[in-house]
Amino acid sequence: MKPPAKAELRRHSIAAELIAVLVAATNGQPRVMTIDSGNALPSGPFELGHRSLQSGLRDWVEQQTRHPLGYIEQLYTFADRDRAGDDAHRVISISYLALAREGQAESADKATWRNWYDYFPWEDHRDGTPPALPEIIVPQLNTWAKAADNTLIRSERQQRTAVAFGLDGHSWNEELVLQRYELLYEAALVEEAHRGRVKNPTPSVFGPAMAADHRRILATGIARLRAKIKYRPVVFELMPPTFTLLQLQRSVEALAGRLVHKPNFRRLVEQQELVEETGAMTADMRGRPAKLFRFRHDVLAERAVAGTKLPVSRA
Amino acid sequence: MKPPAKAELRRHSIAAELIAVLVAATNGQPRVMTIDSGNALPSGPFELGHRSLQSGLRDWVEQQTRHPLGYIEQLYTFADRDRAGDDAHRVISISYLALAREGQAESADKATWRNWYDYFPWEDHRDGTPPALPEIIVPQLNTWAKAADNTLIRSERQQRTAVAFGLDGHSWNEELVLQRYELLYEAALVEEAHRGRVKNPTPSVFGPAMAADHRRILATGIARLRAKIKYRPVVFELMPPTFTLLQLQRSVEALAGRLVHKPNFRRLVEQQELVEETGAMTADMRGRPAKLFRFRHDVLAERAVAGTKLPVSRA
DNA sequence: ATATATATACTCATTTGGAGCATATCTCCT
DNA sequence: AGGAGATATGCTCCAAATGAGTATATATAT
Repeated sequence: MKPPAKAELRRHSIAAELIAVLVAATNGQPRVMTIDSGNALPSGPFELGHRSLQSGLRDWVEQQTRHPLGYIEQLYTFADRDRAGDDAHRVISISYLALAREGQAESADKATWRNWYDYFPWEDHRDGTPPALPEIIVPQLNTWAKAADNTLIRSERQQRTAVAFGLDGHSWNEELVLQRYELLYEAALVEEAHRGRVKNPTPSVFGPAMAADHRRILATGIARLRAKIKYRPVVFELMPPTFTLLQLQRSVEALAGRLVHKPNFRRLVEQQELVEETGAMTADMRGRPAKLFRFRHDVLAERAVAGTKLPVSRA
Repeated sequence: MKPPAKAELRRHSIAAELIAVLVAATNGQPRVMTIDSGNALPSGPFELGHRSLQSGLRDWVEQQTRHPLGYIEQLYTFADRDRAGDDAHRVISISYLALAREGQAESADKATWRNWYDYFPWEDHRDGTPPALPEIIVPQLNTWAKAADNTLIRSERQQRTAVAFGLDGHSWNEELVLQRYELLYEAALVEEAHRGRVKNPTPSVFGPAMAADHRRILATGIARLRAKIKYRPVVFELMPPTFTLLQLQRSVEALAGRLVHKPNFRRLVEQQELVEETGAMTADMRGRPAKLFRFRHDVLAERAVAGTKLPVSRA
């Protein structure tokens, strides 16, 4: 079979949308760029004038947020009919993960940086397991699991819940952000599962919904970033030119949503030769002044795609 | 900024194409499904009638190859204008990696399974480094690198070549399939770089071109699969229901393009409890009969997305 | 019988990864 | 002035994972 002719291709035309999960890490908190008062991610249609998907994305984000993009990586392409929102005009959503340092310049469209745990309160385990997990979320998921009429579906739901939320024997895996969100969606605990129906008046424990499936895309981005910081030195895209090892550690912890062992973190960073001293020290800090480091940009060339791992302990 | 209205979205309509890298492993060789006498990957337009991207892909592949798809995972979405082929009517290509067991049923469209090393001869290191690498490919890349007028570009080209092909100090990394292909493309050593111009009459060392950018997509799929077999038990999607440990090892080696240490391979497979004995033994083989195993499907549920690693040694 | 090919088991050294302890040097508060 | 609290930095210890080698068992082919 030959590729279809041009005329035939056009007949199947469909709109394509570009969506960005733009992440920063500021003062030890993970941040995500939103528009529309925190209700949506920056996005816009892919147009014939765009040179490439990436440049189209840059255009839209910089126009909507006046914030430049640094590192960019493709996340996923969605086209689910049932999740699109109200009616079914077909749109393909091509999502990207973008990393940057938080700047000022919030502009039109009510572009604002938000703490991403506003949208996923159950994902932040830096101060231990959030109380809402054992007290509210897990019980409600269990109720949902037991509500299945079929024994098979019931045990499958319980199995998935246990793996995703680290129950009976399983340990918490911070990378399963998307699986957890999908479970909450299936269990209709999250507001966007009721789209079109009753508006849930209690945002509290489950966080606020976002437009269309933007919260799912955000979950995808967080999951990808949490996985990636372990084997690629992407954190440095989020750091200022010069930083202390503790600041670096705090950024990693912010993204991972869990604490790491300080001595081991330092050991790994130094033995991997990811950073070099600037010679300067911090001042105006509370404790003992710390050495300032900068990222060794040449390692990007040297090891390039190869393995460069930062620790995020598993227990 | 609100999401654009429906009418506005339609104005930016663009065609979307689904492309599959369908992989099997047969008799210790990696196989890829092609159509048009090995000239293209199975593909077809995404249509309004398709329930989802995945189901659209299944429809096209099964229609073109009469071969059912098993495991499916999204690879990447392309829209580069310059790589599209001849003229510039805009198409978005959404590519997938699919795994299956090689079946009979080759049908219309000249659908055939091919050894993927036909297209990437330099990627098979199971019998040691292919002679063409040091003798032809690397020298030609060095010539290309030196031909840059700018010193910076020159050293950047040499650096990239060294990392990708494991030269001076760097070791061969089997995952860098795409980087290697891209270098060969940039250096115009690969036929498709001459598209529209002179047809290179010597396919030999650099393998044959494919339609449009299908060879690049194949490289993307191989790279993804080589990375994935190390931390997810996907090889089993390619195995028959029952197999010996050596057959399993040969499949891993076929995909990775390098040999693994047999005792260590067995140790890992067994201690991870990925397989269980069937009780039966092989017959009709040359050496000592081997136990037959089957994959323990419950580990997919248990550990799900968690880490399950198969070894492909690094040295 | 012997060569050859495969299966299977075991050992050893090194590296990696998680966790704890000890000490040093600041600021801030009383 | 002195102590509390916070941060920085260095070192040790142990257990698990990993890479590599060796030895033995059981089949087929000639």
